[in-house]
Amino acid sequence: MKECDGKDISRAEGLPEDDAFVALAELFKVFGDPTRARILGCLQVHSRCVGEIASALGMSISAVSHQLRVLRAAKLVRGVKEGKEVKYSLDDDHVTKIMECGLSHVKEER
Amino acid sequence: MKECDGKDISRAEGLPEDDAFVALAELFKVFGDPTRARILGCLQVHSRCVGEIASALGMSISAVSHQLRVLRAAKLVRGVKEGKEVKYSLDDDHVTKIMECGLSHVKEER
DNA sequence: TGAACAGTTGAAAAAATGTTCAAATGTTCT
DNA sequence: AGAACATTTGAACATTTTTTCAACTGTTCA
Repeated sequence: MKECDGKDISRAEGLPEDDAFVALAELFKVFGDPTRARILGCLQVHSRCVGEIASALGMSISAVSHQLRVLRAAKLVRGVKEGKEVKYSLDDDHVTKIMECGLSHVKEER
Repeated sequence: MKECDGKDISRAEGLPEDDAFVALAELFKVFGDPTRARILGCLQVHSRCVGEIASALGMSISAVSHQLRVLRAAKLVRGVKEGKEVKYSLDDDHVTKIMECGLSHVKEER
């Protein structure tokens, strides 16, 4: 993974906030997968455990769990253990805001 | 590419806006690449032609051109031919809004 | 017309991502 | 302790994505 390449070049050319856009890309990349976006969408309604999410989306539990790990790492969802289940919910209101921001664009386009 | 798989299942489980989130993912995926996000960032300042973008980002003209095609297809940028150059600019204010929406999240996180 | 420049395009190589399968962890209940 | 259930994890595989390289199109200017 790249860490610091190219920054100096772009700074020299007058792009002071260049790394902010790289960070932006990292954030949007997490939203930018249909499975993850659908998981976020279904958590927007209310908290659910892994098995519920999987059957709501028609996917394997394993696949969902893998994506939940990505979402957790990005601090977009939070998982709380309840007995043998883990109940997932959106991490904070920011997540909903970002989705709504994108959704309003998507809805206009059609 | 998938077209209609799984939709019925998820609808049956009570996710009425499921395809909106798939569309959302498509949009965010375009933002979700560091090169494309940096291009958008540098166009936010002002319009530029391909060569300028490439040198501002320290990338090859070809790589930039390929990504511009993706951004164009997503209606995020617009290119206008001016002599032998093509001047690119953000397609509309929506693009800036979405970026700012994400940027405010990114900036809080650090 | 031809040389120089700006950008686009296609194919191939390189890198990254997502899903599946099987095995492992941890919890509850008997 | 052992069986059943919920979730996580790692490795392998298939797919997609991004970059590079070379060739091509179109414009300007001598």
